[in-house]
Amino acid sequence: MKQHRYEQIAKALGERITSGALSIGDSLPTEAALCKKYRVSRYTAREALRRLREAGLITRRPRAGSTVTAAGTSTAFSLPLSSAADLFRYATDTRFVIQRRERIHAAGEDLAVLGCRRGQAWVRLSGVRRKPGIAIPLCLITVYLHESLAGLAKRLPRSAGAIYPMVEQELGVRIARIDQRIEAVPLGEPQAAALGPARPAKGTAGSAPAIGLRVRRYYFDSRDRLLEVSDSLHAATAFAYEMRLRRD
Amino acid sequence: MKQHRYEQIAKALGERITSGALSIGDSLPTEAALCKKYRVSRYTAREALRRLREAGLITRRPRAGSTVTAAGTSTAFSLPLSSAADLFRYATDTRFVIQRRERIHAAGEDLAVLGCRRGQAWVRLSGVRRKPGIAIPLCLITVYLHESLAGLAKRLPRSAGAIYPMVEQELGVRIARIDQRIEAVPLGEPQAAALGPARPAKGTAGSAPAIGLRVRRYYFDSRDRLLEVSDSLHAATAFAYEMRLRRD
DNA sequence: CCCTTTTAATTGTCCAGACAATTGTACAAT
DNA sequence: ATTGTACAATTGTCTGGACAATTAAAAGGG
Repeated sequence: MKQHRYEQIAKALGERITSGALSIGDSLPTEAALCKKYRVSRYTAREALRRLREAGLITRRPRAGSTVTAAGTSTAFSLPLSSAADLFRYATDTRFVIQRRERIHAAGEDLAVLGCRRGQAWVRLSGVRRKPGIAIPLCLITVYLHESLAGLAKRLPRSAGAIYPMVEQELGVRIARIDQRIEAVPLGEPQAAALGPARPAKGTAGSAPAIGLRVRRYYFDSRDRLLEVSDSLHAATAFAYEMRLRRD
Repeated sequence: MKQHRYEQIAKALGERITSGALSIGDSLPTEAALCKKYRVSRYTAREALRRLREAGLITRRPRAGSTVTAAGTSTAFSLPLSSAADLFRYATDTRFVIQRRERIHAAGEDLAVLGCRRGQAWVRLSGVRRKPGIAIPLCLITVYLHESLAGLAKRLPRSAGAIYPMVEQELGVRIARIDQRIEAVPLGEPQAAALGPARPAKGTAGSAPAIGLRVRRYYFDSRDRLLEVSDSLHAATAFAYEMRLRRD
């Protein structure tokens, strides 16, 4: 496993941040200093800093240099959202591993999530979302597809990226609106086990209340027909939901 | 407004995608082709493609080139005004009851929230947000104002509505961007007591883990200067965050 | 003391070139 | 028809240089 030069540098700097040697507000070495220290070209030093910025650890400004903005230890993953494009990109560099695939008729808990008429036919896909190379899944996820998408559901590979563009293509419609609902919920034992790495041991129930962040998304077409619902459950210790609102 | 070379190229390619001239699965010109066509170095061509990838429009693989992965859905969903207006409306029919008002220099926990340089001067207001006629506060809230707003902070009444319009008026600037971060956190004893109505009694510690939803908002002006930060803590049992993404 | 101007340090953009790593394609062999 | 192999197209990584744009900090003026 060859590690690239810029990865080594990014890793070294990242560890100085996560270990606390550099804390929030501190400055990192300038590009010129990194070039000299590691004997690399400016391209390589910039690439290392670029990765750190994309990881949300630092910000960079001309003349001010690179500044630590997050300790990195708190939440391992965050979902920066400023548009549906981000939603899509998040989905494309993670993979939806489908573990179950069923036809259902809305009832019980499913009905509560869907909010449709009782008995309406849907396809339910459940599984986890993974980031390649990382053992712990990012979240547990259940996707409901409208019965008119049963054909698509069958053809879906065991491991898929974003769903809603496929829905658009399948039906030839446009997703015109996405409603989101975010809430904090307690995690059950099996859920916590699936999402958490090592729980602090000592199975004395309730010692460390496992907390989750549940995100539900409802996808509507231009005539307000509900086509898809996704329900994902993240470990609160490893996930924060970020979004950006712009005003032009 | 000078537009950089790679921005021009990215824009040209992006328009071919959003206009439908290129659809999902189609290939973009290779880097070499772009270099030749636009008379630029490979650095510039790569930078253009990199932006498109970061925008979620394309994926790139060695030998396979650049492939369109998202159709016109690029800049589509965003909620520039509707949400800012909703944010405003939410704040105006509730009231921010200020309980403490201090000048601080960024350090410790404040620094972690602000993510600015250590020692920078801010004004911190803390209190609760209430809905008139309801006994239990909606949330605990801390607001940080940039030192240039110290005058405003002094004049604020004990009970105020939305803060950011006042910030805009005070400095004569426009809030151009609001970053939000939502996470689930465990509630401490005093916080749970302040937010919760009747806890299920029986103080047997840990029996009912109190869960909160923390929402942080960062308000930036058009030059990306951070002017205001709000940090609010809601009881999970009584609060869910809902939003709607539209596409015109 | 506060405000404006200048200066210089730092990142941002861009060029021209080199080699490495990956992988789709075509062709050969079974 | 399937499998394996060689080829070559394409992106990924990296060097060393140059100038532009931005802006924090210093210097100066009221």
